Amino acid sequence: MDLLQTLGEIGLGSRLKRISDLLMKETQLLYRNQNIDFDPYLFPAFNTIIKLKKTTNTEIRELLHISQPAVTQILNKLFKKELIKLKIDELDKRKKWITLSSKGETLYSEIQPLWNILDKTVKKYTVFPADSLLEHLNYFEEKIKNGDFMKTIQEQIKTELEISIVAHKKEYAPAFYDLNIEWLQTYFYVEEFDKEVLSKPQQYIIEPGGHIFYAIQGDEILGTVALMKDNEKSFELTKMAVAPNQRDKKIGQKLMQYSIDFAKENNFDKLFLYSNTKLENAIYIYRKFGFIEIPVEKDSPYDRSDIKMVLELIMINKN
Amino acid sequence: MDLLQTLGEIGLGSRLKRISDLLMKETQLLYRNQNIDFDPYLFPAFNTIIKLKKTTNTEIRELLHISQPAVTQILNKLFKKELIKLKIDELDKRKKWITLSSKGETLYSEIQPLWNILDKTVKKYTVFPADSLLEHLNYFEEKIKNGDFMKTIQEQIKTELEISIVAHKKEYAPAFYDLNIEWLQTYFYVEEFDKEVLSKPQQYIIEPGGHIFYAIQGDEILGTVALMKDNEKSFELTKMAVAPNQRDKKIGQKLMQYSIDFAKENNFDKLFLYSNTKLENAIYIYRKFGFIEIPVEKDSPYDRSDIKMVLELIMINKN
DNA sequence: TATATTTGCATAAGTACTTATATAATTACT
DNA sequence: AGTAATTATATAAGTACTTATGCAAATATA
Repeated sequence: MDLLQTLGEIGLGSRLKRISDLLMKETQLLYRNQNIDFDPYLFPAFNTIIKLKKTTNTEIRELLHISQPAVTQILNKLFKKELIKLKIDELDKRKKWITLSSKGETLYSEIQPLWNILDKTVKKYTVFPADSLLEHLNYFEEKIKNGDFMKTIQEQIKTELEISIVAHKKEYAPAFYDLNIEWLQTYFYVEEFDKEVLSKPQQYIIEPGGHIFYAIQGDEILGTVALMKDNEKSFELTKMAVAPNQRDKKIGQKLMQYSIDFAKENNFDKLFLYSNTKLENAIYIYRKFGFIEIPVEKDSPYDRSDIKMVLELIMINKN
Repeated sequence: MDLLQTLGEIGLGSRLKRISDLLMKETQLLYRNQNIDFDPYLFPAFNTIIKLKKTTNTEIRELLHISQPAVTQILNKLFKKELIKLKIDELDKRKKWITLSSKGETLYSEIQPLWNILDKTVKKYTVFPADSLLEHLNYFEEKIKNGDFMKTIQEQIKTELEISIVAHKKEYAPAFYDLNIEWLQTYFYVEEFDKEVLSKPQQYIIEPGGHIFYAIQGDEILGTVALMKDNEKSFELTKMAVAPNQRDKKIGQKLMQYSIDFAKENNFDKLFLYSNTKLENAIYIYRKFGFIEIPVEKDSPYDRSDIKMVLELIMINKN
């Protein structure tokens, strides 16, 4: 039994506080689960800084309608977490200009998808017609307490945020083309033959017995890789490309790991790949996954590659 | 501008807290204005004790869904204000039974009408159809901030709680009869002649040039008094009666003060009254207002009275 | 019947605010 | 130009909660 709920309108003050605490705690848990070092009570100020790009203590106080010491305390916390930069105004030396630090920018890009989900989920349980504030509150509180609120968020995270690797489907072909063309344009140049192969993955890769994998998040394709059949036991790892706005998120490594696992499961003897020594980061990762440099053949299929690497799977398989 | 309002659903936690703070502060102000020593955050626990009559720390915690130390802290505060009594259970010495103290009972009777008004006013601004929780919150917060909420409460207090004195109207006649008959039954006995006079106040009091006044609160008549004309300058103060459940609220004194003020304004020379020495409290108050004992005539109109008192107004008028 | 566990409440310390006040820089006033 | 008032921010202390922990009494367990 919940007496505070039955107390009705006079207990509304305490009630609002209790639901606030509940929601804050739930949100904090969510951040922790996602390994994001952030507190929900920082949100209004942090978001204000993001929206205004450059602001001051006083401006935040005015916009959020909280006390000035509260703003100072929140800013201290954000500064300790290194999420903001402070700079004293040149003309008015009392004023401190607040901007996001690069760590703040990074956090923002990490946390924003979560905010979207949070927003969507809160809307799910608060946007409906009701005859009174208490009716809305009762329903929302119930949904937090019985776990529906958190469950919905977790489901959304799974379908929208988690990156999964899936096999080729016809409708992914355009993404396969776009991602690879973009990659070629950035690091090398696009030849006619590239366009031919990339626009017909079914014909050039799948039908000869190869595979294409995609890293997808929600309904967005973030990256791709292909295993082209050399012979029954040996496949070339190629056509790896990650969308430009998705780099530095280890998507390439996810695709690589998936490919290797796939190769092992299907008892391939080895994977090999062609690359270019100017792609230092890529080579570093290939080595990390166990690829070893071998001499490049004279009749290498790619003009742009000056290095060939191979990953032997037989030994590993025997473990 | 209020950015927190525009942040929408993600900022809901902070939003709820802010509105809670706002409402609590407003309520605290209300208590202070009414000279009631109480804090809004004590309400849920205090009300639980009232409802259950007898309860424990743990029970309150369970009913209100707050932490046990919070309950202990609130109970400490209530105990300091002497609003509750604590008694250790005889069988289980860990348990403390909580009941209202007599001071708590008094506070309750004082504060309850305020709670009714609070409840009504909160309902006024929160019970209406809306499409989302935020819509309800926005409206309610706006009404608190622009002062409408407090204004409505103050108006309600004026019309419902403040006791005003009004002159006779035909529709008050039954209350005049009931209040006086009850008073006679309690302290003396009812004679046929009493019933005749009390049931026809227009004929016996008003038409001969007298006046009847009523203490009313909201639409409830709490007490009455009559000024019966003796001659142009001398009136008998009589038929004073206060509803049994309204005694000890100084309503009699209000009626008395009003009568004296009325007499002065109309340039009466004196007021006089008949009473009985067994009504000690009443006589005390008559003296307090300046009435002086004089000999009772042999042909006093009331069998029940053994004392006559008079208040001379001429001297006072000349000041 | 002794010991472990649970229960009822208290205490201590932390948190996210608040109000009150301090401090230094800027602006207004005469 | 000198002084008062205002403004931007910081610091200190209080408040109404929280979590963590303590302690004694009651109950369960072996």
